[in-house]
Amino acid sequence: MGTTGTKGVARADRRRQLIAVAVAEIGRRGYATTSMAEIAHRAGVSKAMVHNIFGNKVELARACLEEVGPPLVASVAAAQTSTEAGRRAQETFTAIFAALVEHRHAWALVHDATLPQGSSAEQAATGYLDQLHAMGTAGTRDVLEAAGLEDPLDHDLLDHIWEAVVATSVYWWQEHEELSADAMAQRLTRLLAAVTVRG
Amino acid sequence: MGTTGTKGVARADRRRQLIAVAVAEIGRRGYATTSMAEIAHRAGVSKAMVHNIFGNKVELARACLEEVGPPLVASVAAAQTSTEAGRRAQETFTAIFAALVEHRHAWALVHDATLPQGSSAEQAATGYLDQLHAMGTAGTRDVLEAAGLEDPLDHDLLDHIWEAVVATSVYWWQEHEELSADAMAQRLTRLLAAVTVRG
DNA sequence: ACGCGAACTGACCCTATGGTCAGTTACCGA
DNA sequence: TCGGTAACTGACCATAGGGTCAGTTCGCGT
Repeated sequence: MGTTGTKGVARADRRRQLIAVAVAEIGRRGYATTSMAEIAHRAGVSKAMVHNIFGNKVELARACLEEVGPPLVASVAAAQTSTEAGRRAQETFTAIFAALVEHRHAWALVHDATLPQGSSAEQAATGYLDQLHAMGTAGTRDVLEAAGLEDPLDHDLLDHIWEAVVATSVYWWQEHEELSADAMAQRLTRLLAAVTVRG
Repeated sequence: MGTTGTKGVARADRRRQLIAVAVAEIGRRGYATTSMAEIAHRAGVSKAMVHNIFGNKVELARACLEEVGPPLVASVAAAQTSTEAGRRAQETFTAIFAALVEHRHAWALVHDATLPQGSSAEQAATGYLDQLHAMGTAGTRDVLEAAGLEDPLDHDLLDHIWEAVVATSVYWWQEHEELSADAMAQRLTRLLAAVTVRG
């Protein structure tokens, strides 16, 4: 008995474990700079095993995205109930941070710019991104209409900015793990109010 | 006479040309996914020539940063004169976009997350980033004090958000090259006002 | 005119990494 | 207990990309 041969772990279990490892690693360091060998090593498995299960690197990334994307989108969607823009912003924050308690790297994954262009992984990421984008758009529309702005470019830019604010908050949160999701949502709301105070 | 031999371009000129090409390419696609061969090809020169001038890839990136960082920092610093927060934001926008007319990729370069950790290029980027950060910090402090917020974490988060807003605007601008720097600054100011309108 | 130094390249090496495959081991049902 | 199947690996291949070097060509000062 050497190091070869089965270890008695069911394929489905191994798959889940590898996805968990890959989500953390790709989320933290990005797709391009994360190697198959490293993921395999962290899971205590050979590189060949990873290829056996996922086929190739892109499919691994896609599996990670499909693991992490739906709950994220679902949580944010569930928060889009309040009609008043300010309140909705706050509820969206709360939902996003709550959704990311399980997978703090989900946001980074969906936003990973190093995913190979045109790959199925990038398409999956873009898909989730589009859904999040559409929800953000619904929120910013109210703000612009209230201010009497109708230029579609204004709309587009504000959407991007909104997403950047959320993204930045999520990344910042990753570096302050001691803060709870709720505390983060409150902090964001407080800051938004502070900026809004002076006219 | 084959393809070898000098082409009569002075070393300093070739260096400038290569930096120009590299700034554009690395700024657009990122350090990690841009190859030496591609930069060389775009400049109509062999890969060996690039190595001859810059030594290695990291030093190339550093040269790009030193080309592009100082004018960016200087322009933004020059705008930090107005004391009123609202006005300063606008002037900072104007200054940043004006500074990037020449090097639209400067911001992306300084923010490139794929620069090798610990490399001289990353240190240079961090240096410029710190300077920009410090200036942004001076601006956000007023806003927080006015709102009676003293938590240093609030301060830190707002700094990050401010930077993200600027970065996003710059990236967005790169995809709308038809807009002038002045138009961009005006648009940002308009949006900021729109968000600020409702209390 | 001529030679020397600067500019420049093709061909090469090395490493990292994605990917493949024949073969090994353990689990499990009959 | 024993054979079949699923899990698993070591050793291998291919390619891309950073980096090196001997050697070629041109411009320029004398």
